[in-house]
Amino acid sequence: MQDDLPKTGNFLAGRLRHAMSRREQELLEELMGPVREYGPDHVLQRRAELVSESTILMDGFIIRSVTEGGQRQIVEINVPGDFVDLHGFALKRLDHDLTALGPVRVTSVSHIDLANALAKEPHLARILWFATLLEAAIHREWILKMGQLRADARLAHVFAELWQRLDFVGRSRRNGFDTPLKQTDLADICGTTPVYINRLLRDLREADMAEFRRGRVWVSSREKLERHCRFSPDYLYGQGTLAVRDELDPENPDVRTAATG
Amino acid sequence: MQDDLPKTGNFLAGRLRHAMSRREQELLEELMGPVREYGPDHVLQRRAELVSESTILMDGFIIRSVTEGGQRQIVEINVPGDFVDLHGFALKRLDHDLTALGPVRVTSVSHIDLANALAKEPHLARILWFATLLEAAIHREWILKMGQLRADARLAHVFAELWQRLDFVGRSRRNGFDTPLKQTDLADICGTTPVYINRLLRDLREADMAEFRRGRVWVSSREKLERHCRFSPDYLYGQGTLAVRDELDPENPDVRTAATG
DNA sequence: CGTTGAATTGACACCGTTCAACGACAGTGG
DNA sequence: CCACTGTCGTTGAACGGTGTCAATTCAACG
Repeated sequence: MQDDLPKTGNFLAGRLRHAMSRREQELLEELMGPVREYGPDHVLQRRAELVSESTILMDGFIIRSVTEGGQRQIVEINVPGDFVDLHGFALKRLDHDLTALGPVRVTSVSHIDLANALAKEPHLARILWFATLLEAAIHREWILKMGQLRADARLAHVFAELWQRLDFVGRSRRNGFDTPLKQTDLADICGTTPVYINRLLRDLREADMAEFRRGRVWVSSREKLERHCRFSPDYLYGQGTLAVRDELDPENPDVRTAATG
Repeated sequence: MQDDLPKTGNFLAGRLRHAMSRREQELLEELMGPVREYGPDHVLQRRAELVSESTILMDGFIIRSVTEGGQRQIVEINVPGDFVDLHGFALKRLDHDLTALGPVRVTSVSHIDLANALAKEPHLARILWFATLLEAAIHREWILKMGQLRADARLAHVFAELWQRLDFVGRSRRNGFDTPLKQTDLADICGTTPVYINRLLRDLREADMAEFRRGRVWVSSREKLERHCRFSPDYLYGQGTLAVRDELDPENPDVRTAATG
């Protein structure tokens, strides 16, 4: 993260951040309001409520969940640097709840301010659009993993993805990462039960892949873990096969002028 | 569909179409290239290929799928009126394949033309952004259904959602809808096997909910079907609770001026 | 030290997979 | 007209992954 951009320095880090000009980065930073802190389980946004501002997560984890008939399904996890409800800017009402997992630090921009800024900055608007499409790509990967993998591999996939995303924003450790996730949360992510998650965690431990305990994940063999769940980070649009280098990239001014909108 | 807009008349029909001004509707129509037709199983776009144009589906069904290790997972179904690869406009490369299910009619716009148009039409850009967010909302619902519902309800959910979406664009029937989906496709959507799908279809038939045969779905009791899979169309952002009526709506010019970006 | 939420373990039932075989049907070529 | 072929749909039986229920242990905290 850039130290002089404490609120937005992690936004798109490792992905398309290089496509933002320095001026755009500063503009976004200036748009954000004061930093707020919330404790665990704080609900930042409830389903169907009118959304009037969008929030960037600076520290901590936020989950996006839907609860129906007592059953909770977590449909997305947000890590530092994520614009957690940017889609509220266009959708106005969300179809899910946003909840802090552990303690979080966030900062917001009102939709009025954002709209005024984007009216003058079509390229920045494209960047934000891109950011919401990244989320959709992660959604598709989750559908894929829910449909194809068995519970043990789904669980491994959660760890592999989170680790990679925390890598992007410099919040990982050498052999894993910290997270406030509980076994119950893992169950609601993987679409299984806490009891079974517990057994799967034991399996992962005994297979020397990953160890989960008290808010920390240690990975014994990243390669083994990622192979087990067929994890390939392409869909995160980092520096791999699918990386975006073309018209959104300011280093390619010709195309950019033609294609910025 | 508006008869004078044969290519784009169904785009966002039933959802936010009313937020497009007549001029914007005509502009979009003019942007689209010639109509093309493809037969069943035609691959419109392959994973990781560079995308240089975006396509609107006029007739037929297109699936978005990922194939890994011989297993295919369908992560999205597109129906007439859908902008099938609008996200390619910003992502440049897709992380999945696009395949025609039955015969399809499509029309495309090059990213250059689209970018030039959107540079002058920020409100239209917001509309297109919104359209991609609708897709993401559908993705989240799929994650929800994969995580929470058992296979029989997942299958019912596919029917309920498709019927509703075909309703939006006037392609449904009184008691169901036509679709080129095969049992194998249903399996790859629901994350189960063709054999089991076959048994589930029998169950749905015997429970007087829906009958699937030779490319047509008859629904005996829509209410029973939707209750069985807890289907609630909110997430499709039609006229329900989550409907968008605020700043994107041109009938509300005050807010719109402030918020159009 | 009692309380509470979370993690762990065991037994058992069931949802869904797998393998194998068969039936229905359309297209093709003789 | 029929035989052949391939695709899709249908059915049965055995197996195993996962859910459910219940009880127990553990960690954190006042």
